[in-house]
Amino acid sequence: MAKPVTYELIKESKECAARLGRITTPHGSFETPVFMAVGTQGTVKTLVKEELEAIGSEIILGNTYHLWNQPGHDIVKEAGGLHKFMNWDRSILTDCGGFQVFSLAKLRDIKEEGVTFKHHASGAKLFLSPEKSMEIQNALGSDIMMAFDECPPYPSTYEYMKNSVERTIRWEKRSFDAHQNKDTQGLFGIVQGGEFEDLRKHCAEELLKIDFAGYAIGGLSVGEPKEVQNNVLSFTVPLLPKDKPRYLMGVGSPGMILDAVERGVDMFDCVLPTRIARHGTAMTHKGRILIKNKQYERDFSKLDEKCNCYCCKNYTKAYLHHLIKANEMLGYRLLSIHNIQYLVDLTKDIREAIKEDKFYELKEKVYEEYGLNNNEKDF
RNA sequence: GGUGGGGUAGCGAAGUGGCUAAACGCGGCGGACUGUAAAUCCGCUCUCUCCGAGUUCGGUGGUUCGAAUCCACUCCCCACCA
Repeated sequence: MAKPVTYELIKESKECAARLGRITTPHGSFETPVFMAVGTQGTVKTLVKEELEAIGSEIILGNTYHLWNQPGHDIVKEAGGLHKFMNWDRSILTDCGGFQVFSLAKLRDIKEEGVTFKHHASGAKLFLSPEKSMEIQNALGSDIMMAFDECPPYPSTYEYMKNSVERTIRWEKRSFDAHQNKDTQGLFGIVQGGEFEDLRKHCAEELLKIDFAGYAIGGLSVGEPKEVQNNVLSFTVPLLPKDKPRYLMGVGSPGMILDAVERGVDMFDCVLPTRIARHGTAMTHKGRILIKNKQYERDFSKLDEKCNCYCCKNYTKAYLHHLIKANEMLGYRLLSIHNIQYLVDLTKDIREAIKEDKFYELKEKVYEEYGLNNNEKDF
C-alpha cells in the first residue's frame, strides 16, 4: 500500500544542514522548507481560500482540540471532511491537541490514560487521549496528523521531563496503533525532551522505531531563550532520518525560521503572522513595523516595497494605520495577507538560496533587516 | 421673567468635608504576542528641574485645622412654565 505522505530530498546545502525537499500528500505537492499558516478553527482567521491561494500557501493547519469541541469532529466528517467543510483543497496538517495540554495548563490533569480538561469556555469536563486524538483527526481527514504528545512548559525539571517524555513515547505508540486511515492520512511523531540532550536522543530513538511519515520537534518556542532553542535543534535534528520531513512546531519568526532551516528543519507553522497582524504589526523587508504608531499617520508609502501581496500592491501605510486604529476588519485582513505572504516568500527565498548555496547570504540579509545581530526583535 | 436641573482632567462620567491629582469608560501614546481561550492583553496619559514638588474640579469671596464636596455672590448651559 502506497504511503499517503512522502518526502523527497532534492538537495542538501553545501554550507550547512539546510535542505531542499518536496512533500507530497493526497492534496498536493510542495517544496520545503515550507511555512504553514495556522487555521485552528477551520479558518485562517479573516482569510478566504482564494487569498491563501494567491499568497501561495500550499498547506495550512487545523486543530484537533478546537474542532472536536466546536463544531464537533462528527459534524466535520458528516460535511465530507475538513477540506470540504472549509473549502480548502490543498494540504492540511492537524495538530493533535497536545499543545492545549500546555496552553490550558491550569485546567488539566495528566494521567497515563490521557488528559482530563475543563473546557476553557464552557467548563465542561473533557478527556483527550492518543486514541481520541486519532479518532478526531481521522474524522477530520487531514493529510498530516500529529501523534498525541505532551508539550511540557519551560523550564521543567529533568525529573518531570523524563517522566513526561516516557509517557509521550507511550502515547505516540498508542497513536500510531490507533490510526485508522493509514492509506489516506500520514502521521508524524513529535520528539520531546526539553533542553536535555539525552532525553531528546532517547525520545528520537524510540520514535524512530515507529514508522512515522515525518518527525516534529516539539516543546520549543514556549518561552525559552533563542540560544536554548538553537542548541536543542543543533543536537536534535541530526537524530532524525534524512528521508523524512522534519517539522519544528510553533515557529516562527523570520530569524528563528532561518536558524532552524540552517540546522536542517523543513516545516514550520506559527500563529504569529496572523495574530500580530490583527494586533497591528507587520513583518517586512525593512524589519518589523508597528503600523499603529503615529509615525505612519501620514506615511503614504507601501507597507513593504519588496512585497507583491494584495495589501502591498494596493494600499499605503497611512491607510493601514487608519484601519487598524479604527478597528476595521479590513485592516486585520490586509495585514494578515501581508504577513503570511512575507513568511511564504521568505521560505521561497530560502529554497532558492539553498539551490544556489547562498543560504548564509540570505540569512545575513534578513538578520540585517531586522537588526538581529543587535538582539532586536524579529516580529 | 419664574421654577427646577447642571457645570469635574481631550471627551463622557463617578465622587457631596480629610483615605482625592480625583473611580471608571472612551480617545491618545507606547509595548507585548511563536503547534491561536487572543479583532487580545499590558503600561502611561494635569504640570514640572518627574524616586520629589507644584497647580486643579465654571469664576470670585467666605466657613473650616482641612473644600471638587458647605455658604454667598456671579457667569454660562439645559428643561419646563410665563
